[in-house]
Amino acid sequence: MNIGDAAERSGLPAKTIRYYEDIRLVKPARGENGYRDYSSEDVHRLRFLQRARGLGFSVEECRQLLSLYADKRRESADVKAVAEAKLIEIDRKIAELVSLQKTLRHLVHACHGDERPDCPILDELSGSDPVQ
Amino acid sequence: MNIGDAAERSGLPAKTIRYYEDIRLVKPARGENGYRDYSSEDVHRLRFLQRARGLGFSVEECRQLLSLYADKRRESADVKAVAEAKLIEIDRKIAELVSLQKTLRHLVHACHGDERPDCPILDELSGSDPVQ
DNA sequence: ATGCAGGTTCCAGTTACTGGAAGGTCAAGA
DNA sequence: TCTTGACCTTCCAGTAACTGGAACCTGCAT
Repeated sequence: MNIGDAAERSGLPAKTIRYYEDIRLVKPARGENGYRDYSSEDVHRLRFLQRARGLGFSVEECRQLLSLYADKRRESADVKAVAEAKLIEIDRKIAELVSLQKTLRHLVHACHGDERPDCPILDELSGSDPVQ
Repeated sequence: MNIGDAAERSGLPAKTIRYYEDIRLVKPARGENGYRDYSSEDVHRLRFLQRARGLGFSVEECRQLLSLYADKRRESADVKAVAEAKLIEIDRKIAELVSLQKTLRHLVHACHGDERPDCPILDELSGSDPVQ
């Protein structure tokens, strides 16, 4: 199967699939013409990657998950550890964003947003006493 | 004032301050010896940048905010628009992360995490029927 | 024969820094 | 005076994960 079809079936852009080959996440066969030739195994792998990336795993984590997936003697504890670490990371990011959201929401509320120049948002950024 | 002091007072690493000069966010004077010489104006600008970046504004948005800040005839509506756009972006990111969090939490719960190889997390990634 | 879709490689750009090498400057102490 | 160490300079490369584009090749249909 050519890269275009693999792209369609995996939900990944062809560019990304080529990139994944560059960094050795997949290694499709090559036809006589030099075209990449994807097996359904390859496509399965690509779909795995697409889902794992979509769940927020980094490419290196995906590599790790793929190797666990391939290892028939893996321990589910190892997979769970990876997922738990990612979950903690996501929790942390959410907390951080929520804190920013709060501050920003506050500032946006405080700004009248009209044609006048005075603005609590700029005041805050420039280090005046914070808006209450 | 040398870059080390400017760094300390602004809360930004010296490396970052040099980078901000590269991309023309600040333009300190230079001493005879070639050292950068920061005025309190410059440091104020750096603190502004430090705070704005901390609030999640991109460097380009910071540039825009700085130019609004410098413009005495600005309209606060313009500032508010930038902040509101950022807020929407943050809202969106949070929603996305919360959705990931939910899925991942679900999967982590479903995985017994012991020495056995079977694992609902890998099942999900590999495209089996989702865990219920 | 020709056109076009789709394949190939390779290089550069994105964001916002960060690390490191090689070397210049300054102030203090022996 | 010399040296040492902290601090400064520039420049180059690397990070994460692609993405865009150029230049070129292949396959298929008209």
